[in-house]
Amino acid sequence: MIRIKDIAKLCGVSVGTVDRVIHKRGKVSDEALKKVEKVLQEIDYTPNLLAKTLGSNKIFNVAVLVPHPNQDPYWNLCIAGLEASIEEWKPYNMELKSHFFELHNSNSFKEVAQKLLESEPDAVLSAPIFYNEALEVFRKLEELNIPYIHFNTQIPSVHPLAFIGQDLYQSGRLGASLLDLATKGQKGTLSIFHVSENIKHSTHFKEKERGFREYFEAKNDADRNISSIIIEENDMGSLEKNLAGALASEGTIGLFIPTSSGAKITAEIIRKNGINSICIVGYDLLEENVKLLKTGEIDFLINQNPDRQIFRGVHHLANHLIFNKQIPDQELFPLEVITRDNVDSYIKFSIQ
Amino acid sequence: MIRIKDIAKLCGVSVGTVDRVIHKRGKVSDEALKKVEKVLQEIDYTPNLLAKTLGSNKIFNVAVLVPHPNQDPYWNLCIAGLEASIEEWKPYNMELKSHFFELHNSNSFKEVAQKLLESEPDAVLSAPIFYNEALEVFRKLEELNIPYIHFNTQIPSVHPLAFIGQDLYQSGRLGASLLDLATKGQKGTLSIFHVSENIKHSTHFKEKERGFREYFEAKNDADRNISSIIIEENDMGSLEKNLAGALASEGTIGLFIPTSSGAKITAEIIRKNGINSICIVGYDLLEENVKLLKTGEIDFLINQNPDRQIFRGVHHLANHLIFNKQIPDQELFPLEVITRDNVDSYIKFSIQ
DNA sequence: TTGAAAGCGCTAACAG
DNA sequence: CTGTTAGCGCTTTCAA
Repeated sequence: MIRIKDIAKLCGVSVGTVDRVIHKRGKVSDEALKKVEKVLQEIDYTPNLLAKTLGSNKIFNVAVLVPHPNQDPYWNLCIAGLEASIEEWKPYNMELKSHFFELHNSNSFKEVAQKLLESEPDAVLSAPIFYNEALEVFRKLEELNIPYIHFNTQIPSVHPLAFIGQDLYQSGRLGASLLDLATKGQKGTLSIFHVSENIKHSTHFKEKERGFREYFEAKNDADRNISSIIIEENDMGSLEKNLAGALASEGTIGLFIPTSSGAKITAEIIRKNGINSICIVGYDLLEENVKLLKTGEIDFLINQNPDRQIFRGVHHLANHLIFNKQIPDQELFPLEVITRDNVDSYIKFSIQ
Repeated sequence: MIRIKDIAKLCGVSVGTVDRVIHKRGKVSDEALKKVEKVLQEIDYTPNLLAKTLGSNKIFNVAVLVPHPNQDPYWNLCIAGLEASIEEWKPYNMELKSHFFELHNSNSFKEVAQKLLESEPDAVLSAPIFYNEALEVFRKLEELNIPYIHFNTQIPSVHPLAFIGQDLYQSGRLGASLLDLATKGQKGTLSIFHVSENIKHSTHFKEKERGFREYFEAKNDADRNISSIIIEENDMGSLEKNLAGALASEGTIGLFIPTSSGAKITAEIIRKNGINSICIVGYDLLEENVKLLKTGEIDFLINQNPDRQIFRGVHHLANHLIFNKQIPDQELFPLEVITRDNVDSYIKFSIQ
């Protein structure tokens, strides 16, 4: 292993000078610069990362900007990833500070983001679920030269270091294929079900729907009718009435539900209204979803791994900040198919 | 962050003494020992791992004992995990040395294991696929106080630090459930198919078969007949003839094939003999399997993640050797269901 | 612009 | 048995 000291000796300069060249801190004569650069090109120097972080006593502050975990079970799953990350990077003098905003409140997002900016973090990890408000924030970060990574939701016109998440289009296709399989031989309607509150935000659900529809368009199956059920109401009472009505009138045999918390609501309505045998493909290992998967009320879940999305996001930021490593501009997670027969193996398996 | 120096000051002793207590190196008076232990209990000291590895210039040698990757595509997949591990731990002065034995040759295993012992490694990661020969080797390691971790195959009567792999029984159940789903509405025989060469070794296949059978026993489905097809021949010609015969005579509609390379062989025989529509559930993301999954000749694969098994094994050994961390005594991987619609998301996804 | 030197927290050798 | 000290490789400060 070659050290800075060795390079210095080779060049006939001091370690200080070599360090200045390596980190482009300037204050080096042309002559010295050339000598050092030449040697650096010839040899294969990899700095000792342990010594590097030990030597520079800098503490890195990473801010995490996500919806409040107490308001939604999906975002609650993230917390495990956050905690694992905190442990993981403590030894490297990297500290994580959470900034939680209210899921359905864009003002809260703006306020919390403002606080985040004031804390002057070295990097940011965020799920940018409000498009317009997010634009401002991330443009500001770009101005300030603060690197950031997005996860869960991808938005255009900004330039995160990386995006972490699923290929949503393909996720929709997968959902379609599972529903197709689970309802094989049956005739009727397969629907994608949105609660309107959800669609208003996001490409998230649109992409999944596109995948879902294209899967069946390519199949061109005479027995299957594909539709969307969009229910606008917000109160549970009318939602129940409308959904039950829609399911009955359409002759629904299968539902694809892109929101993680939607499957549970739907399964309950189906049960309460005595509607029989509708296959459900839902999302994510929420406690309630797992229960319903085991009782057979949900047939499949697609796991988006929210905890690991955070974990990997922090991982990449650390590689960037601490180790100056090149990081990929996106990491698309595997599309995990969860059934009652493999769900336990996923739950037992803690984050890496 | 509290340092050894701080503890020393609190106790009125030197850092040397504290270090001796922490590492139980002895040569400490009862009095000093008590003082230090008391303080250690009261405060929450976590050593700085960077300083620790930097300070102790020790190089850890980890030996990896696995089948030769060139002889089998499954074991070839492991290599990616090995290489990722080498990179991962280089900065921590941990070096990996591979010891490859021939997959079907227990003498080779013994010879290579002997070489491994002579290299006096600090720890060993191994897939103990020959039971009797393995016993000797790992007992020897225990005598020498060299820690080891097993992956892929679990064997009794030895005491590895940990086992990494799948819950094979549950894996078999999952395979059964997928076959059940894919052949829904059809009448006929569902079989588990072994090439005899495989069963002779291992609990591996027996456990999967047990899971497979118990799934259907619980279901008690009049339309489905469950059987095992075991073919003894080793040459491809007779294997083909016998398998084609068995499939025809049994009225087979689905096959569960626990060996990763078995699915390809079977799919080819089915294609060449013009046998129609048999569902296949196979194992692992071998290149050939992925191709057949995409053409629809294989319906499902269960991914055992051989690369990640190695990666995690090394990870745990590092935690043990370098960081003195407590490691779990087993890590059972998620049972990943792969279809043509999510296979790409798994392939693109490189090891963590 | 440069080199020397003092840390970072821990280990391990050495002298007492 | 104990304390002191010289590293590990890098960063950063300070004087020259």
